[in-house]
Amino acid sequence: MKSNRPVPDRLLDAAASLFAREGYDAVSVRQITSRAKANLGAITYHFGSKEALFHAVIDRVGAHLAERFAEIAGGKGTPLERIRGIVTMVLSEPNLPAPAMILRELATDRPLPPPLVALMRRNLGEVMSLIREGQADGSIRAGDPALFAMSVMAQPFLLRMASRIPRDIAGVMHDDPDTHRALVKHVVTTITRSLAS
Amino acid sequence: MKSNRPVPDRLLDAAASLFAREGYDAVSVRQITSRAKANLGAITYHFGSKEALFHAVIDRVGAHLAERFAEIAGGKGTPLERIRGIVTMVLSEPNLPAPAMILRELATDRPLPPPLVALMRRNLGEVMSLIREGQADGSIRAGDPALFAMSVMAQPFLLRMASRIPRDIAGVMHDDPDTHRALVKHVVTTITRSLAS
DNA sequence: TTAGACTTCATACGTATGTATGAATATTGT
DNA sequence: ACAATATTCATACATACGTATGAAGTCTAA
Repeated sequence: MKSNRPVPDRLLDAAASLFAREGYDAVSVRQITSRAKANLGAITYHFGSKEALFHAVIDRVGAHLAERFAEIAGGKGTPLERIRGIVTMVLSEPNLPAPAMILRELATDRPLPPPLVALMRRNLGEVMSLIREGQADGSIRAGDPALFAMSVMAQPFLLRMASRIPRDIAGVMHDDPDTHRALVKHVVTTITRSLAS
Repeated sequence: MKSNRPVPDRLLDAAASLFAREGYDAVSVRQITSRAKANLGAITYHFGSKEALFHAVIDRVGAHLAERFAEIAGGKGTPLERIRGIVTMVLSEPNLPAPAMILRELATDRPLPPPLVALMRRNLGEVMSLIREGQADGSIRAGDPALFAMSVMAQPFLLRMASRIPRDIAGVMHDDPDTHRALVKHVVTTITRSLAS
C-alpha cells in the first residue's frame, strides 16, 4: 500500500520529520530518500540540493506555524486571551515541527536560512501587536513589547523543542494528557501573571 | 608565543567553544585539533574518541555551571533573591557555553550523554529546593515546584542559547551593556511576578 | 502511434569524516 | 646515562556524505 502522493511532497514530509527530530547535519539525503521511498537522486532532481530542500521544509512548516499564529491572533477575545491561545497552541498542536527546527537553527552561529528570520519576526511581531493592543486598552501592563513577547514565547517554544526537559529531567510525565493539561495551564497562568496589569 | 598549557586542556578549550557555537555534528576533529594546535591524533590518544571528548567537555562546562548554581543557591538572601541571582548569572556570565550545548543536545531524539541528564536534574533540583524553601516560609506562592522551576529557567536558558533572538529578531540590541541590563531586569521582574505570593 | 519531455534509477565521483598505525621524538625514573 | 614510558606526528584506511552522470523507463500531446 505504498503512498501515491507526489515525490516532492513525500520528500518534504520525510525531511520535515527527520530534520525536526535530528537536526540538519545529522540527517543524510539517503535517510530522507529512503524514508520517502524515493530514489537517491530525487532530492537533487526536485529541489536542487539538500540545503534547498531544507529551506523548502522551513518554508512549509513555517507557513503552517504562521497560519496558526495569524488565525488565533486575528480571532476573537481580548488580547490576553489570544496570547494565551497562541501559547496553548504551540504547546499542544499535535504536529508542529517548526519550533524545534527554528530554535536549533537559531542556536548556531552559522548564517540563518533566509526564510527563517522573516518568519520569526512575523510571529513575534504578531505577539507584540497583541501586547500593544492590550496596553492601549489598559489590560496589559506597560513595558517594552519586544521584551514581553520574548518572555511570553520562550517557555512554549523551549518546551516544544526539548520535550525531554519535562519528561526526563523535571519528572513531569507530560505524555499523559492530564499532566500535559496541567503543564499548559501552569505556563498559561505564569504568562498571564507576567502580562496582566 | 604558543601556549604551554597541556594538550588535553587545549583540546577541551577548543572543543568547548566550537561545540557551543556550531554543535557536535558540525565540528570536525580536524577543526578541534587545529584550533588547539595539536596533532590530528591527539583526540584519539588523550580521550579515545570524538564522542568521549564531547562527554568530557560536557562534564567540564557542566561542572562550571553547577558550581555557579550551587554557589548562588547556597549563598545568602531569601529564596527568591537567590533564584533571581541564578537567573541573572545565566544571562550575564561572560563565558558560559553549557546552556547552549545542553539545550541543543536535549533538542534531539538521540540518546543523551550520560552526564547530561544528571547535570540538568541537579541544577533544576537546586531551583526546586529554593522554591520549596520559599513556599515553606510563605514568600513563594503554592504550586508544583517542578513546573515552577521549568518556567523560571526556560527564559534565561533559551536566551543564552539563542542570543540571536533578541539581537536579530526582536530588535533588542543586547550587546549594548545598558540594553542587556534592561533585558536582564525584565526577565528577573517577569520571573519574580510569577513566583512571588 | 510516436516524438519529446519528464522522471526514475543504479552507479560513480570527489571529498570529508573519525579512527588506526607505526615510526619518530620527548619525558621520566633510576 | 639509559631504559622504559609517554606523547607527537604524518600518513593510511574505511566509510559516509552530497552531488553528478547517463541510461532506462514513463508520461503527455499531436
